[in-house]
Amino acid sequence: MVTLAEVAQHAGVSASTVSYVLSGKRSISASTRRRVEESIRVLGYHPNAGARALASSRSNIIALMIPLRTDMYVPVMMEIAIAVATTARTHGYDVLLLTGEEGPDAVRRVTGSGLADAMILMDVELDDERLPLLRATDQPSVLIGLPADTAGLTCVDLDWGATGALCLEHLAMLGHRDIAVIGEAPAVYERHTGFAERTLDGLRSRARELGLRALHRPCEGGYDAVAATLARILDERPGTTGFIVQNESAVEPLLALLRQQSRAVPEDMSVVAICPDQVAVQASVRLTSAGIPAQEMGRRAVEHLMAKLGGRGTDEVVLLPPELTVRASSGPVPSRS
Amino acid sequence: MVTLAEVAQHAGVSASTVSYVLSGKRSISASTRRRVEESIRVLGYHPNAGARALASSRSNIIALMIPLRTDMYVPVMMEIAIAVATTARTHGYDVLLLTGEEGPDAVRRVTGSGLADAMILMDVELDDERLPLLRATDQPSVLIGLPADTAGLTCVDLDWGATGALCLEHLAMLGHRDIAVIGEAPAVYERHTGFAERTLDGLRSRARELGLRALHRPCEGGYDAVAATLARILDERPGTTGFIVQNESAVEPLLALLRQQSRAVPEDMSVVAICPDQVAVQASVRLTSAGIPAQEMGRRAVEHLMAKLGGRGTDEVVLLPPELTVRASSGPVPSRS
DNA sequence: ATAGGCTGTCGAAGCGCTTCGACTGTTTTC
DNA sequence: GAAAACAGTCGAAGCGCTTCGACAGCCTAT
Repeated sequence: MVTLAEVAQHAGVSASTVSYVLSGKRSISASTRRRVEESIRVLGYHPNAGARALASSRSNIIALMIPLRTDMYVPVMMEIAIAVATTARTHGYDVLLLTGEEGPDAVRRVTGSGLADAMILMDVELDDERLPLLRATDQPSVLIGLPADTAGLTCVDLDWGATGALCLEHLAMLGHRDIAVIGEAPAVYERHTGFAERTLDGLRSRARELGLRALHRPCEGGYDAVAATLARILDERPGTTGFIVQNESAVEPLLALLRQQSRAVPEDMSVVAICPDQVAVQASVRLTSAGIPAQEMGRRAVEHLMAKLGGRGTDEVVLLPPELTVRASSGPVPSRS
Repeated sequence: MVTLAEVAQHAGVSASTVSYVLSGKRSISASTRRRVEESIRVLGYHPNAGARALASSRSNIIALMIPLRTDMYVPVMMEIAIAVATTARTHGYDVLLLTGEEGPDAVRRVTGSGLADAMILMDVELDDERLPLLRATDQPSVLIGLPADTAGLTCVDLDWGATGALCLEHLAMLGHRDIAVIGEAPAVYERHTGFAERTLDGLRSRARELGLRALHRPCEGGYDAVAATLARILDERPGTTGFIVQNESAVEPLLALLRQQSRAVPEDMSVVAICPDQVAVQASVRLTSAGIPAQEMGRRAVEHLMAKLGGRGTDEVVLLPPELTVRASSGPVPSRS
């Protein structure tokens, strides 16, 4: 391995000069800089990460804790993770991948060992056990998701309440009065991950304001589970004409079932999904949907972290506004004939 | 931050003794060990990662390069990544997440800087530009995927050829003579990622052996693309009774389309998918499928890497044997009535 | 009894980098 | 024209750990 000292010798300068060329923390004459850069190139020098971290007590690594579970919508997680990694790189940071498995211990380990300079936590529960640790340490962190108490924390998330409300409004505007909400799997609500509950709250309170009925049913993914849920819904509320679907793996089964029951979408039934745009356009009916800005969330989380690392950060909650794209799955309520 | 020296002082021993307690590289009396461990606990000591890396020239980090693209089946990538991360942890390693974005430079950066001790590459193309670098360095690495030339490399992958053959055999055994293969998106073949081509090769050569016809059509995911592909297939080969689907996002559209055309599965048409079991059971017809052992691949990759890091490793190609699970989507060919 | 071999511990020398203070010339400022 | 400021460079002191050689004390085999 080529070291700083060798580069210095090759360029005929001292080691500190090379270091300053690299970091730009002191001014260097153009000629010296050029000579040093040339030596670096010729020798194929790469600074040693460990030595750097030791001397500067900064590792240029941010830790990303992703959930282990696979009952969440995985592609969204992946998209966030990739956005985090690529954005971090543009700031000269690498990303350390931690799984939720270790739980709070991972936070302790990473902050204690100086392995990472900062961390991003995904899949935050309303009352997450990692939060006290985060508040206690002075290591910068950003949550993707929204816990119950955000004091002293920075959070980035989609405004799920507004998302629910937006979907409902859209259906209301089209004249639908009886709306069914096909939610996430029961386990998601039991875990109190927040986003599902917030969506529901936003949606329900808007329903109340607009004076229409919203029936919520949690639902596992897959054909059979959706069939059972749909049957129950139509049994309880035969007048249902609009669906809001939050569980992506319920979307296609629902469309198939409606088709099978000769209920046309959007003529007889309207469906609004909360899902990534890619899913919405690939469905058998192009879905009217509220998108999930996964990339944007990852990117914003990193930007905030960088601001904090640069001392310019503030604790703050960023809720991204939802966007609804009208496609082919929603339309005016059928005239009662 | 608590340092080794402080622990040593607290325990009344020298720093090296604490170090040896931690690493177990020299024998330590039971009483001393106990005293040191107690001090570590009391002071909440965590070894500094940078200092460790510098002194030992090992970082206890492995780099994982995942693809950026989203045209591959993302959940599989994610499952592999998570399996890699959790398996690595059981060996005391952390995982650094690199995206394909940087390309070969990432390999240079990581090996040059000593950031990671080893790397795992996913989404390896047949003639991948990262391979020469990998061969040139002495840093251990494992590929998930199979390049054209595996000399000097360790690879872990599903035996895609056998997988294709297995699917075909299953349909052949049920009496199907005209089989259509709905492949991955054209871009996947153009990129020469290997797995799609290998599947096809294995499948075709078995078809030849068994004397039946296999018609392959690449296909984008989504309803419209599948509809077009299906129409073309049935036009060219009206006698088709069996489908092998490699593109997961074509599965559900295909089932929907067949239903719509009043072709019953499995009575009129048999469908075999190559997809994770989870997808197979969640489909509208429980699918006969060859699974994709994502976890196993991630786990095996790490195990091999650990063997290499421990000096016990060998260059070798590990092809996991496919497993076919018969479910409700395949049955005997309909009697010509 | 004594040489040789263990065991358990310590001191010290780095690992490769960052960063502080110091120093030498040049400019600027009044 | 002297004082102050600045640009450009260097030397040296660490950062916190691992690891090597040394050594004291003890046990075993002669």
